[in-house]
Amino acid sequence: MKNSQPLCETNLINEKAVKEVSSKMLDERTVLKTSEIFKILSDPTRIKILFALAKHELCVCDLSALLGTTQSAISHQLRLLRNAHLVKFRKEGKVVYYSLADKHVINLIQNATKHASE
Amino acid sequence: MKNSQPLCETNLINEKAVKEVSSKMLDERTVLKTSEIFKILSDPTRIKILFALAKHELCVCDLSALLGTTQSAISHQLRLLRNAHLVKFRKEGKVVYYSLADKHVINLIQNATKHASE
DNA sequence: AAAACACTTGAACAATTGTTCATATTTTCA
DNA sequence: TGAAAATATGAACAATTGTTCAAGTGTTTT
Repeated sequence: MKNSQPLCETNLINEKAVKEVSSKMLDERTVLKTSEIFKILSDPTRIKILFALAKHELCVCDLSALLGTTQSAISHQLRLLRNAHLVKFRKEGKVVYYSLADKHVINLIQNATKHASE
Repeated sequence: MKNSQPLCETNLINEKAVKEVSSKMLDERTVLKTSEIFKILSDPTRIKILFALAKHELCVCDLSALLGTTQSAISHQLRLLRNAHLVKFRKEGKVVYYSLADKHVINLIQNATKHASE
């Protein structure tokens, strides 16, 4: 009934497997960057924005109309996407047109979408 | 200097483009499920777990030794991965062995990894 | 039966997230 | 010049997240 703080690290169940896998693991930096990419894609609004921009260049106004959200909310999300270098923009007077900066991401989304529809 | 609450929805900048894109948009449910997949993959610990299990079946103890984390933390994350049907497990006495339930996910991770190393 | 072990679980916590609201900023147009 | 329009931004907020700690399973060993 007592719990004497067993340290699992001392007696590895399958030391051979652990060592084998350990040598093949991704380095910390790659894992971190990969998780950041997924984090950006883990929001419905951002997925919709990227999916829309993959079809057509659009301004903030268009996007908020299309997604039925506030301009502010869209603008905040676009900033994240800009920081992640996933979208680019050009200004034309008052209007800011956004478009995809990275076509790779759409592949990621489409692969995940296939997965989602199973 | 006054701001009289302009409603952008009334005067769409590019109505044609919006309508065109609108007809091609993903349905809400697909977007949501897709974002959930990405959300699961958006954590470094979970990526490492999946990556490790892709190489070899491992028990919780092995995983926590491999990743240098608490058994508890690993166990919590494994529950998420189980709920998402990404890992499966088998019990052998006290030990619970986990393995990949879905090979697709590894492709997603590898594609994102390529993207990360640019 | 009791202790040890492998693992799970629940509560608690700080940290992060996405939206909203109000307020800039920038450009155009009257 | 001044108002309006398109967008950006900062603060505030509730909601969610991942870890830790403590306590709980269930199984084996002595």
